[in-house]
Amino acid sequence: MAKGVNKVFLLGNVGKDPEIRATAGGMNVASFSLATAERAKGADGQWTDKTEWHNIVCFQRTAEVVRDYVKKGTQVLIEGKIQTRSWDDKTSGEKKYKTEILCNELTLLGGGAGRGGEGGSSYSGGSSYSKPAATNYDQRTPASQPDYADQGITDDDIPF
Amino acid sequence: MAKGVNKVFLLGNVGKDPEIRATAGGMNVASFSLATAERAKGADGQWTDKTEWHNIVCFQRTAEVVRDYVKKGTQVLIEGKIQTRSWDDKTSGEKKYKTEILCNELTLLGGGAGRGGEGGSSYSGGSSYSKPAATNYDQRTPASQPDYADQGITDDDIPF
Amino acid sequence: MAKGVNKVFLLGNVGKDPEIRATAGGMNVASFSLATAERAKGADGQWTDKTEWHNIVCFQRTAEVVRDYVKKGTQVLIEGKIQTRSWDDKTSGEKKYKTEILCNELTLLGGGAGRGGEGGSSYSGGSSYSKPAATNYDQRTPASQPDYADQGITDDDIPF
Amino acid sequence: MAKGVNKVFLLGNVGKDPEIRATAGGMNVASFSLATAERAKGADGQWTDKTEWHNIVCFQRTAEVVRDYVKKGTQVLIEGKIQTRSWDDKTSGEKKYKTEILCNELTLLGGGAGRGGEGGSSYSGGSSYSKPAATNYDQRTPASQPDYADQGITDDDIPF
DNA sequence: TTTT
DNA sequence: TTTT
Repeated sequence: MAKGVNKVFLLGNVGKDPEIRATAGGMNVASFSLATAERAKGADGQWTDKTEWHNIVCFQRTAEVVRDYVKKGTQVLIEGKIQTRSWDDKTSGEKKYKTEILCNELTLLGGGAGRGGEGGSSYSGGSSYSKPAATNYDQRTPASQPDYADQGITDDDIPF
Repeated sequence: MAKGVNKVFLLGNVGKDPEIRATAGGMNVASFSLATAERAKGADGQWTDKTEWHNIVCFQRTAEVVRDYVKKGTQVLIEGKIQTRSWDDKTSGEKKYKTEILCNELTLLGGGAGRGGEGGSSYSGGSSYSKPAATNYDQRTPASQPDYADQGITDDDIPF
Repeated sequence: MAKGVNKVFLLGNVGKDPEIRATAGGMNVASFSLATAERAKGADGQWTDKTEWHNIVCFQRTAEVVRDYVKKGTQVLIEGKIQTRSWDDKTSGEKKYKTEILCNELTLLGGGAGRGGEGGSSYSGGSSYSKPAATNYDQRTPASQPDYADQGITDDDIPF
Repeated sequence: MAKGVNKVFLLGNVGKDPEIRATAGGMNVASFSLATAERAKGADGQWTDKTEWHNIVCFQRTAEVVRDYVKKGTQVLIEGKIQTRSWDDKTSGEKKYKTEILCNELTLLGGGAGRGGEGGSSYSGGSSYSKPAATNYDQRTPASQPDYADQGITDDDIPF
């Protein structure tokens, strides 16, 4: 049977503190937006930074790592796959689409405002930060994960 | 200045014959949908194929390769980056989003219904196909590419 | 402690029929060389094909897929990681190195001389080849895999 | 003619201060070793860190970035390709191999002992480091780069 | 909408 | 909404 490849690597900074939820089945889910910046030469020949925003979704153990270590500003490296969900908007009746990156592996990189349990969104530095390790959390996407409907999850339960 | 990584690898089959257009500035643009299939175990424990569809956009020389060699069914390997465009829908006034893969490199893989200039969507095989080469087209995304407005392109000109 | 990323993607053709062995612990191991070709412009300005050869090692279920479906000429897509082993050459006493790609995922692509049970190393084509599927075998590298010595494997048992 | 894919992503820390050289043709070349660590479960069931070392080679502008910003301990993300060179050892007459990663893109990540012009190999921290940016240097491998012999480079000139 |  |  034909199989393909659907693989994404993103390195960027988290835009807001992540949202943590649990599915009806008790699986942890974390979601956050990630900014990847690139230098791009505009039509006027000037170099500017262009930021692309991505919707990241993490599951299970990776979701717990996100809950415990990832904050607004944290720099992370994401490996995952692309998934686009579609639904009919209840108000307008229009078809809507949302593209998300389902994260398989998350590597924490030192830096940014976030990182660790300082209890706030700003990082004050210090010697405890002198050797910022990269820590890599590997989590295969759960096989049944895209099939939220089958798990009896209501709209409000859908974690992203 | 902060820079990030935004990289995608997709291997799959083209869903329909590509659309080829040119920008007001004369740059060739090709767009097509790509299906990446994966085996996924459903909530019922059964293995099924789950297909994800991606909107691919190619520029310049890669767009010409697409025009000449890619058809419905062609199997390709894509390297690119994710970009989400947003706009306000003129009818409903709602914010809409479209996520696309801007292709940097395209590798043709032998197989599928498409491939080559037979003038149709079905491939009849033959000796000329006995050693289906992978051919790799490398095309850096043009720096000014996301900035369609600056090029005086009207809505109808926007090729994707 | 710090963790990193060590990830490789290779698309190419298999150079010779793979070697299949088993470790003392009964784990299947397959090894083969893979050629990745690229068009390179030489110092004389001429375009030539430059071929790079890689040593691929597959384990467990992926090794069985290699045994059953991969031959000289088969086109495959490999995802894996780089590992360099070193040893002291018994004859010369010199330090030697061998770099290998430990394969996590192998995707069979239609094409090349190999593919499937024709019982020989040359592929004769025909209608049986009209729809070459890509099939993707996912195999996480076994955690204990690099530690051959611990498994009581002698030199001659080492499968690569 | 067939073309392939040969792509590597490495995230790790630089083992020693890089070596900087220039080819006979005046091209800057930087080389350094990079450690990628991974948590691996040993045969005894214990989790230990396993470090893999890679030989990285950078060219032109990327080599200059390495010269100016990369030191022992710097954490970097590398995108490149694998190349194995072979030669006959003059003393022993044996065939020798060296596998290197030719770097196309280098992203500096905040952290580690290195980073920036503090004039030493140890990092003393401080407020100037409070927001370690990731900076990404893109450098296509020069087309003529593998062909050292054609450039009249002697053995001692070979920069890696 | 692809592919097997 | 991030980061520099």
